[in-house]
Amino acid sequence: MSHCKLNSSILESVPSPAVKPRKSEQTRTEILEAALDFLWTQPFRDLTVNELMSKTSAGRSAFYQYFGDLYELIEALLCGLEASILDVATPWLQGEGDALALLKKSLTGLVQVCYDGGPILRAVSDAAVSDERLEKEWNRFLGQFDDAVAARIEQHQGQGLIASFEARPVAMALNRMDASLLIQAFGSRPRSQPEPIREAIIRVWTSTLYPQIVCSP
Amino acid sequence: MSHCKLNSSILESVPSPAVKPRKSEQTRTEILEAALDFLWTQPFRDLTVNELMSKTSAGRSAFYQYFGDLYELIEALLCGLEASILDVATPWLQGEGDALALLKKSLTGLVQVCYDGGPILRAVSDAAVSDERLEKEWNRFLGQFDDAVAARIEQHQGQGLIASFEARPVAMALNRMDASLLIQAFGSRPRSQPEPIREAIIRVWTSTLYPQIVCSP
DNA sequence: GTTGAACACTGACACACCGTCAGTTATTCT
DNA sequence: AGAATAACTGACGGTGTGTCAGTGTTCAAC
Repeated sequence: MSHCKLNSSILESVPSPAVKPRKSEQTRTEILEAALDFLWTQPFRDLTVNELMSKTSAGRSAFYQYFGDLYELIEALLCGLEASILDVATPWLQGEGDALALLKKSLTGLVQVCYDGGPILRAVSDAAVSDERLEKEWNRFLGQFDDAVAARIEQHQGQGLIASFEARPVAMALNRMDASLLIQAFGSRPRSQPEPIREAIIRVWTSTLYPQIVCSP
Repeated sequence: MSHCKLNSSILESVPSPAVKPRKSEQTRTEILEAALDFLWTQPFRDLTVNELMSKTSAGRSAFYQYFGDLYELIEALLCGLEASILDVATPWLQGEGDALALLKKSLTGLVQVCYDGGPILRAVSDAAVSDERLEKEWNRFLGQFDDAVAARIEQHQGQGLIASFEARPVAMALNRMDASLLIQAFGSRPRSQPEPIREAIIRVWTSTLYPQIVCSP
């Protein structure tokens, strides 16, 4: 990974042009915004360098000043989302206190972030299958959640909060479910309603990890 | 969908050439086998018509006599897997008797089939993101399980076997988890061990649908 | 056996997109 | 202002695609 300078509110730029936005940064941003614009309404498979740059003030060749190829651009978008997602996940992954409540909080946040950035998330996962580099990056992205969730499960198992089982495969199963379902539901418009998706995800996670609470209503 | 004539044992052909294997069927099969060969060891993104046909006795152009493009070929492979997967899923989806036992049986079968055909399954899901037609077909394939699982859940809810909740989103969540995890685990070699994956999937399904049994060991 | 029609196949072509590079134009700094 | 650097462009070669007119092959009917 490299920059990760993409503003958190994906579409809206930083309000202050501050001091001096060097020309190059300016054009780079213009390209990124054109890409977001495009991907919000059309699938990654229809994105070409020509198409993309025709929506900016520069010509096609200029693209290669800023990105090696389309996949590098997509990687930059992933960078922007990564921060937000890591952020909403912290309550359960790091926090102290009522585990079930923290889990619900994290999952609710996750659904919200993925709802807001669905098409972008989808573009990343779509693009990843066509490019080895980006595929590795995407797997790293997913893998870090596998690590974190597995660690948390093992910790709670040690405290007797979670039943004893092999944590890692279950962590992977739950994470893949999240990614796959969220991209499916919110990745292209019209997006699904977020509430049923949120409820389903919360149900599966809590049933699997903290069943006693769900068992005795 | 159209043919679905692909033999169940993916790599091995039907033993009997029977009566008269018309030339065209013969070449078609040759292409399909070359494709399976290729996809068993290399990702779909590296498959080109040239590459593929160089492993057969015919030239590149001949490919287009049998398939409109690579995605149509992949669709034919999906056809071959669909039958097997529908088949192993029937115990829980259709059967009568001990729901939990049937579910475990179906999931165990599913893991086995996906282990055996992992790279092919992965090729289909990879290819689907680059082609609108195939994407629709893949979604139909997944969607039929959403329908079937949701229906089964609702039926069991009616019988009081499963707690009351919105069945469809949960069915989708569980199905996406299966697809995503199985493709991730078995889609490229070296494949993961199937046992931990099987156990994780069974744990999540049973905890979510029949928690009382898992709850009180 | 010859013939003709359907079949299986091929080589060459036009197209779309990619990534590069030498050369041109704009911007920045002193 | 003028040099140095940054930003950009047009044209090119390369790879892969899908099509099509045409060649060879098979097979059935006469």
